[in-house]
Amino acid sequence: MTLQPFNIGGLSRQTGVNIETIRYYEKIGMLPPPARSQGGFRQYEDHHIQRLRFIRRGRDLGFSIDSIRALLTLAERPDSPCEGADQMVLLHLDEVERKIADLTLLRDELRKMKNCCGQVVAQCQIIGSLTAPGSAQQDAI
Amino acid sequence: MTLQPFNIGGLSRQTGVNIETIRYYEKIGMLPPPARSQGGFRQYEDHHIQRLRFIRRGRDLGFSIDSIRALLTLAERPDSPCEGADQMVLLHLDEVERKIADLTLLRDELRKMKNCCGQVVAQCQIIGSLTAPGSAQQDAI
DNA sequence: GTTGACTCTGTAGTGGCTCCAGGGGCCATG
DNA sequence: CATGGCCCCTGGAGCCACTACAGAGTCAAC
Ligand SMILES: [Zn+2]
Ligand SMILES: [Zn+2]
Ligand SMILES: [Zn+2]
Ligand SMILES: [Zn+2]
Repeated sequence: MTLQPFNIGGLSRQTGVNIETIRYYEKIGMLPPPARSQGGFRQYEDHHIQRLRFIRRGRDLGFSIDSIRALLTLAERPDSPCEGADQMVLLHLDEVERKIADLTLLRDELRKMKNCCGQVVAQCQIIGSLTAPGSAQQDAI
Repeated sequence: MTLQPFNIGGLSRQTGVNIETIRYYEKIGMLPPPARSQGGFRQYEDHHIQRLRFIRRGRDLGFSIDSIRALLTLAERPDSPCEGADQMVLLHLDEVERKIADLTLLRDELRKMKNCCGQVVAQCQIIGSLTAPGSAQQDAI
């Protein structure tokens, strides 16, 4: 536990979050504005580390800033029910699973395309499958 | 083959590409500027359809605009070798495979998290795992 | 000649940062 | 006291690939 407040560089080092990103989080209201030194430097304390790590962890799990905002609000009310958080995880899991499915289809298409070895463009499978209809992915409208 | 030129709406309908997107592609030099009617309406011809479909297929396969630009340049020179295209497909395939791997890890994390059913925030596994990564212990934020 | 669908330009917004210019603060050394 | 070097400040622009307006003009049918 640090007793002395520290500058933005210290917070950056302790969390691995870019300085510019920290200022950005403050600007959009994700991090509470810290006290300032006489010269105008931001002075952070330990609770800022906790909050920033929470945000970071959420981002690493792919949650949007808005979702993390909601999770933070929830986390600040320990006595409230946590259905909201459950919902958000389930929704996000769905989203991730859909994204994996989409990318897997894409990967298969690309694997089919990659069997062109050193021809001329006129006979190239890759250029051909982009030019001719039906070879690439189906219309997803 | 259409003999008469058509407006941007027609091009949009024939390709499934948003009108605003078509204008955007022209602005960034992906689509050649078409002729104009007396009133200033864009007048497209069949080769615009071909080119726009090429772009669309490339985007559906996840290629960046710049990659597609390069592929288009290549496609316009039927006699040149196609190694460049091969390279791009391989690179992109790598990228997609890495993305799938990342998302799969994410998915597994989220699946581990989702087993919290109707507790209070103070005991919530989800909030806990965001607060203290690696363990289910909770701390004030 | 009036309606109504279509199109035009230009600008701004999205998410989540990241980078930069041009200045000020802070501490140690000479 | 001055200087150097590092840290920090603000405000704004840039990234990607679109998307969404506002406000004006065009065109064909009736
Ligand atoms: Zn999500
Ligand atoms: Zn080839
Ligand atoms: Zn790629
Ligand atoms: Zn819970």
